[in-house]
Formats: sequence, structure tokens, C-alpha cells
Amino acid sequence: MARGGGEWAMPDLLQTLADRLAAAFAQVAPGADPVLRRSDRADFQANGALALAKRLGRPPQEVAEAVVRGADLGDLCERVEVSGPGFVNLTLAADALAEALSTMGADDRLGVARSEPAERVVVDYSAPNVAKEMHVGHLRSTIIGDALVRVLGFLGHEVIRENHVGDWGTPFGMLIEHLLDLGEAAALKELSVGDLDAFYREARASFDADPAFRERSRRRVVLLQAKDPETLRLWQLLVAESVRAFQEVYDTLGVLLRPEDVVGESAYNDQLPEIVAELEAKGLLVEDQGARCVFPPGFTNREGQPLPLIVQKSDGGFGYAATDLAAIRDRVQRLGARRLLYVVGAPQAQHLQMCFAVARLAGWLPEAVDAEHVAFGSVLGTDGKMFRTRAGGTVKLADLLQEAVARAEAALAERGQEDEDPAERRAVARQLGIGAVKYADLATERTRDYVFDWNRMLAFEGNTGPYVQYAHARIRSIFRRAATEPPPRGTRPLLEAPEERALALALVAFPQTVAEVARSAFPHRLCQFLSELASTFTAFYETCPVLRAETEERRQSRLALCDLTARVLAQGLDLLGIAAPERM
RNA sequence: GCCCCCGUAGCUCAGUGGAUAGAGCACCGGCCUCCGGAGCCGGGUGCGCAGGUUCGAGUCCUGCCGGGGGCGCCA
Repeated sequence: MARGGGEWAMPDLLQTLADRLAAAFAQVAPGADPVLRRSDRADFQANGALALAKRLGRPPQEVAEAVVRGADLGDLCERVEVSGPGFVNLTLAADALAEALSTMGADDRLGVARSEPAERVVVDYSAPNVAKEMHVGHLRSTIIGDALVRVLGFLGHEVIRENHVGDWGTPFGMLIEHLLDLGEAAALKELSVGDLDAFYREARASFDADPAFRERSRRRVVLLQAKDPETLRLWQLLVAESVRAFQEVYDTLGVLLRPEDVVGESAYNDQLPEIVAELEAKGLLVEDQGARCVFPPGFTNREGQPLPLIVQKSDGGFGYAATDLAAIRDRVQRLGARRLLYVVGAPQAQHLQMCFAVARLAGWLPEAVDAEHVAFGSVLGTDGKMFRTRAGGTVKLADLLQEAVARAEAALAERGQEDEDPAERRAVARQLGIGAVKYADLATERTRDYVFDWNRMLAFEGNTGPYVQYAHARIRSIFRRAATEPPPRGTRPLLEAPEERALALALVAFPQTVAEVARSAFPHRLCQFLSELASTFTAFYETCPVLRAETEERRQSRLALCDLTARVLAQGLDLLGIAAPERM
């Protein structure tokens, strides 16, 4: 039964298609999955009939035909046909595509619906260590976490950013003593110039070389844990100076993290005894070699013995597992989170899985709350080994970002126009260089290791930030050149040329792509979408004259397509935390 | 020794159990009185190996091989 065309709001054409197919399959067998996929034979194909046929004991083609007969697709598809062993091939109607683009264009959200219901999501990311430089490992966590925060926020979820910085533990004894040795003023000066690692190394050197220093450091740790006011004050100096340094990097990077998002490990100190007590009360705690542990089922060590999560060390101190458990409890109970995302490197997989398991056992992590390890791989150099400086040291994030901007500026200078304003070039270089670094990180499937390669990430070709930014800037230049505003939002385009139709098909996938990124926590799918949209656009622009279109109607239609594409590119980049310059 | 992740084209990477596995780079060849050539169009190579599950496997399972990581009191 086809509905009449044009009356309904269809902000997300592909969702509508999926819903209609689900209904058609449900008529044949309740709950049957249409298995809707992109197709190279048509626009889409529904493969669900094959699995269903098996279940029903009927021939697949017959099932597929039954689905097609019962499907309400008349207004969406111009062709629906059963093919091969029982595939349902779907070709969208040009009218439906044009209507969808019109609805998308009229919508400030470009067809992306707010998630219903909205969820409270805690995203744990970045997590650098006080008195240490941020390095490439923090880069991945920070960039991926920021993109997820933006995507979830755009979908209407209530996102709580948590920067779980390492601000506690035995090293602080030696750091504080080193601070005292230098004198507060001199120490703060050294820290403020940004060389946190040098400070740490010096402290470490004293610790290793001088037994007296070692002893002072130990006593200082005890004082710190006992909340001695003067010791806390000195510790706070270190924390504040580090948070300030982190914020400089975050600002350069253009991520949403703020000092108030810092919830350091120390924030849970007061709760750690309760954590142990609750575990004890629930009978989960086992004392083993003096340490108090929980042995979650399913985890074994090298001898095949149960693997402990050490909550309290034999010396009475709390392990980081205790802190992580306290954080889970806090996020669920106090913050009311429905979903917890941990943007943490893959090596910590087992630790996190054990924490989740223990939190489930203890009742701190109810079934209704999802805890997900958003794992990512290492950053490698072009030699395939861990990314390091030529001297073999870790690469400071601040230096890396500076180099990105410098390289981008050089690339712009090489090809830039004469009339360029140096200040603007500088600004664009920042957007380009930082964008390139972020995009390169986000564009590969995050669980893989990824190769950090300046030349590749700054190339204006392929799945890169500059390529997507360039496509956007090029579109914006059309309107500058024409000295015209884009047509009214919601202008319904004509889809005549195959390239126009291909562009339309690319555009309508935006809402589903964003939803998929939020669900899977895989930002690379948005990168994939954007680079494909950009290349589909350039093919369109190559073939279809816009400003010199044959008729005014066609010109307006194509300008509307250009505008919608530019808006989707800019919105998509924004969701990745990447700027979309007007010109470059 | 056990556990986890990864292995797709020469290189960098996509690929939610579906039909003939896709991009970009590099290489070759076209398209320029070109709305931004930083472009477009075309050209060929590949799922580490061996089994298994399935109507159907790059995808799921098992075992190998290769790379990386983890494996009690660091965080």
C-alpha cells in the first residue's frame, strides 16, 4: 500500500526505509531481521529472506516475494525486485531522495534525530599523569574521546566528561621532595616552561642516587596519605601546574576538556575504605599473600590459577583497582550514568574487564548499565615501531602539534594565493595541521595500531582531513564567487544526472552514520562517510555545471546540493572536533 | 607456558554472515579556452596457513604461523 507522496516528514530516509522493511518482514515472521545493506546491484539490498526461509522451511525466493508483496515501499523505491537466491534489491525513487534532501536541508540538525531516550553517558578519556608530559598515547585517548563526546552530545545524550588524571601514588613523595630541594619558586618556574618530564627525571635521579632523599620521599608519601596540610599544599601546586599545562594542549588541540572535567584518582581516596568494606561484606574479598583481592570468575594467570584483582596491597595501601572500582560506583550511583565509556589503550583490556566483572559482582554495575572499553592500538612510526623521537624518547604532544601547524603552514605557503592575509594563513594552518593529526587518528579503526605519517595525513588526497576540509572550502568558494547566498534551506533539488543522484544517496546516509558512531564508538565510520561524500561531491562538481547551469531552476537546484553538502561536511567535521575553514 | 589484540593489493587502510572483496598512495594512460587541476575518468594485483560450522565465511569456531601487548601488590 503506497502512501501519497510529499506530505510526511522524512528527516531520515534510510531509517524510514529500514522501518518499512522491518514491518514487511514482521508480516511474514515476527521479529525477522531484514538485514538491510548497501548493494552494488541496487542502492540497497535486504538479505533477511534467506535466513528466514531456513527458519520457516520455505524456499527463499518465495519468502522474498512474500516480503515484497507486503512491503509498503511505493513512495520510497522506484524498483523493488527479488534477485538471485532471495535477495531483495531496492532502488530509491528520485522523488523520495529529493524529498529527503529537502527535509534534511530544512533541518538545523541535518536529519539527525535526537536519541530517544536520552542517556547519561560518562566518558573517561585523556587521563594524563601529573608531572609528566602528555605523549602520543594520550593523544589517541583525547582525540577519540572528544569525538565520541561530541557525537553523543549532538544526539542529545547527557555527556559527562571525566579526565581521570594520575595525581596520586608513591611517586609524589619524591616529586614533592624534589620541589622542596629546588625551592618552590624555582620549581614552579621550571614546571611552567612546560618541561614536566625533566622535572620528573631529576626527581627520579635524586631518588635513585641519594638514600637520604629516598627516605625523605617515603616519609613524604606517608604525610601525603595522612593529609598533612603543608604536604597537601605542595602536592596541589604540582597538580595545578600540570593541569594548566594539560589545558594548553587541550586548547591547542581544540577539544572540549576543561580543568573542571579533571576528576583525578585522588578524588576517590575517601571512598576506598568503603570499597574494601563493601567487598568484604559481600564475601567477595579474599586475603592472599597479605593482599586483599577479588577473584572474578573467568580470569586466570600464567599457571592457570584464578587471577586476582588486588584491591588493597599487603602494606595496607590501595591499588589502582580500588580507585577504578570506586569510580565505577560513583559514576553509577552518584552521577546516575546509564553508559560508561573508557577510552583507554588496548593493553589495559584485561584490567578493565576484571574491574567491570568485580563491579558487577559487587552490585555497583547493574545489568542496565553498559560499561565499554573503547580500546585503541598504539601509535607507530613509519618504521612500524613505537612512535618515538629520533633519539628514542617519547614525543611531547606540544612539540608534535607545533610541528603539525608548521608543516601545514609550509604546505599552504607553497601553494597559497598571493593576496592572502598572513594572519589568516596562520589561522588556517592551525586548522589544517591540527585537523590532519586528529583526522588521521580517527580515520583508522581504533583497535588497530596506526602509523603516524606526516606526509600521508597532510596529503590533500584520500581519506584525510585536508581532503575533506578542501572539499568544504571549495564549495564555500562557489558562493563567494557567485556573490550569492545559498538557496533557501529546504529547496528541493532536481536529481537528473547520475552524479546528482549519487550525491543525494551519499548525503542521506548522514543520520544513520552518526547514530552508528554513537552506538559502536567507532569514529572512523564518520571519517569514511565524509571522505566518500567529499569525493562524490567532486565527481558531481566536475560533471554538473553549477554557476553556469543551463537553466536558473537547475542552477538553484545545484546550489542547494552544494550548500547541503557543505553543511554536512562541516557538521561531520565538527562532530570529529575538526574545523571547516571557509577558504584554504 | 596461559590470555588478549592484530594479520586484506607493493604501501596506508575500509569491509555490521550474503551475490563479482573496495578506496587512497605509488605505477601507466586519458581529460585542461579548467564554476579552486590540491581535480576528474579509466587501467591490476590481495583476504597469513589448514580444518570446521553454514544454503553462503575476509567476517563465526578450532589448531598452527607471524607481529604486538598483558599475566599480584606501578598507575
